[in-house]
Amino acid sequence: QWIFEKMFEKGIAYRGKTLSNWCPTDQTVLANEHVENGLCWRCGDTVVQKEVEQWFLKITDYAEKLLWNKDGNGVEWPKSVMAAQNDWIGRKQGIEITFPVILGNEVTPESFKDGSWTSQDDVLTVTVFTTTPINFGATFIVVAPEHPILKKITTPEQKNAVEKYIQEASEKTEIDRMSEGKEKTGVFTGSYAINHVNGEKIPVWVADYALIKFGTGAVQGCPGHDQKDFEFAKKFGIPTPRVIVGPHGETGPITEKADQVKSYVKAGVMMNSGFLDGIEFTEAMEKTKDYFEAKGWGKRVVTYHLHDWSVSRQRYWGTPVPMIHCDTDGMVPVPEKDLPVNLPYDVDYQPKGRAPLETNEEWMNVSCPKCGGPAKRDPETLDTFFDSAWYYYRYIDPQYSKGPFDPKEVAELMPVDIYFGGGEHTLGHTLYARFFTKFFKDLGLVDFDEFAKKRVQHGIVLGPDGNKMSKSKGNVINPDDLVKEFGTDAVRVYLSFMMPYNATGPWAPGAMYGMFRFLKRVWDLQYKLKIEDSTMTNEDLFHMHTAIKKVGEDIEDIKFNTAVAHMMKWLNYLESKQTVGQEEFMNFLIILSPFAPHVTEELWQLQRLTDSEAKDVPFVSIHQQAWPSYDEKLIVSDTVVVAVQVNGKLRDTIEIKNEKIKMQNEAEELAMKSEKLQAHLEGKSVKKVIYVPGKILNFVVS
RNA sequence: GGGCGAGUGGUGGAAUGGUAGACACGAAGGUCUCAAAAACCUUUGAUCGUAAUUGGUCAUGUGGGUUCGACUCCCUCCUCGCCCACCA
Repeated sequence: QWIFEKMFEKGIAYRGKTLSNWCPTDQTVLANEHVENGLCWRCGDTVVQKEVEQWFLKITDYAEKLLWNKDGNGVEWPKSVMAAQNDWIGRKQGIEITFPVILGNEVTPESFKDGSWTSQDDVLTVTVFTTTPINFGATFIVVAPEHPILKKITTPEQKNAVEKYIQEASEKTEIDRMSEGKEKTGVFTGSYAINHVNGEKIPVWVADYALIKFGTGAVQGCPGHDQKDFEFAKKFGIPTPRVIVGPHGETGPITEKADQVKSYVKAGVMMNSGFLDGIEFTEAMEKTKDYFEAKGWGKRVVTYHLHDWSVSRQRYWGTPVPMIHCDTDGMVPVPEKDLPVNLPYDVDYQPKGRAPLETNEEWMNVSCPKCGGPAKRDPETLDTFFDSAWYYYRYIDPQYSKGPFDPKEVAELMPVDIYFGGGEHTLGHTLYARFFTKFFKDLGLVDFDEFAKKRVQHGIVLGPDGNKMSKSKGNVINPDDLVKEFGTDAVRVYLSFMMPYNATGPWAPGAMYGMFRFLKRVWDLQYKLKIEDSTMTNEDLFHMHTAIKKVGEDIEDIKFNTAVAHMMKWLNYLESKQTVGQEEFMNFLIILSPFAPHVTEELWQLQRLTDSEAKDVPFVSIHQQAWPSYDEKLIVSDTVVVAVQVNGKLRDTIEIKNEKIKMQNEAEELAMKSEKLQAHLEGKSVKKVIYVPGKILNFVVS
């Protein structure tokens, strides 16, 4: 609530009225992110568009700061997340072009033709946004059904048809629009715009493929070079001229489909385009923008696909919006000393199209903090994503009472080192969380830009049939059943071992028993334990230190599957021995403990009881032990095996002493003794010998 | 339509320019047992046959390229998965 009030103070939180996603069952507004395929994410009802007044967060003010740059803003986040977020923010550089509109089919005023028209003139106008102003190819304009200009430009003859179309569009649900596919619909308004570049009259249509939420809610149709515009023009008999010569000289008439602009970006050249003829496409677009700006008919702009975050909910369960509405003073924040505003219990929870908190009169009626007169609380609650956008700051010191979080502690511990989670949070939660952090930075509360240094996304375990687990498909594996049969540790080891952390794949049921067997073998290791036997051979040391190193590194790299594999390898070695020393035993348990916490703890205590010296030492859990260290020197053996190749194909291996590892002639001398190598060199001449110390020796022959 | 990712034995996977298949699962054969289970041992990419204690050849979706050397890097195409989408 304190954060919300700061946002209100800075103009980031504001009350607005727009067309919003509305769930008829839950009787609440939904964010775009919470409409899944046109359905409410909670109840599955079909979402409709409804104009509602509500609270917004001006996340669009942070659009630029939320963009990821090429070096990932100095943090380590998955490329897929950065790409998806940038795409969602949708920064586009383009131009807004204002067209004069003449009502009906009047004769085109001369002033439009000779270019003396200026936007200051008292004429009707419609403004479109485009990234690629192919204006010599523009043959119509489409405005969204919700566009206010329609009231002004629709001619009396077309009034009924247009109004009917608008009405139908407003009743369409997201689902309707999608199930209708891409079939274009629309109605002529009866009016024309003047295409500045050639003085031609082009019809203005209303069509729902223009979306009020994007750009200016109006589009210029360039059907020769845009697929959607082409489909529309074709259906309604509008000309589809081509104005770009393709990279391979294509100039023929368009019959089947538009020539997509993107294929021309590199090589296309303008034609039938007046002053642009012969100019390369990209340059022509810039020249067109210059032209419109110079004439005062257009303005270069940057637009974003991102929209402000609709943040208030007409639900009971949530953080109350800490505002008071006063007839005299308007919206007044609840004074800081009265925070937090607690959620009242005595309310009617049932959705009735208004916020449930409103039903508690006693709670609702307060006096205005400014004038003391009668006022009402804001009855809405905040989207839960508001809370999850900053919880990790609070977790650092949940007892802190002087503000939402302790800036000192936060300075010490934040940003988060690794933030684990699912890909479903890419466009919601993690974007919001980044937004909050950037807001905190502007408030001077933190001095970093990104809340998490590293983001790691887990994969998804699919059902055995390869589909996402779902009750309706009956392919759900219940972990509880597996735990009952094999124990939690075996299930944990299985999940770690069977696939990379971030991989998605089906549950492979067969392998589960193997994990149980692995832990059973670990358990049996206790019978080989000899506390008093402290001597370790070089081989013992090699295996132990290798495992400690590899397992530690793999855990750091979130490669749990290979970490487990290394432990299995070490176990195989330990089993092959007559006895296992205490140091080996303890270290094995410690590095296994994150994966199998229960079995290892049990064995840890067992070895304590066996060790007469340790018996009297107070209980210390295995999970409180330091991670063992390793000695790099013990991992290197006295000799290394070098592969001997002929033309890159393995023919033999040689063993070379460590201290001679860098001496190519030593290696060559050794290799020449190989009969197998000689057999492959026979009758050929050696052109070159490539030696990679300690790895390969390659004879290039011909 | 756009973005991101993946394609390696019967299966899950390992190897990110240097000995492809680590580590497991499964399978086959064996030991033990009256028998089975469990456990343990051996074998396990394909293929050739001159049967090798260390044989040859072919193999990482397809076709090309770079390199002494490519699962790995570059280009073509194919298939699958996930996310976004009448985004002007």
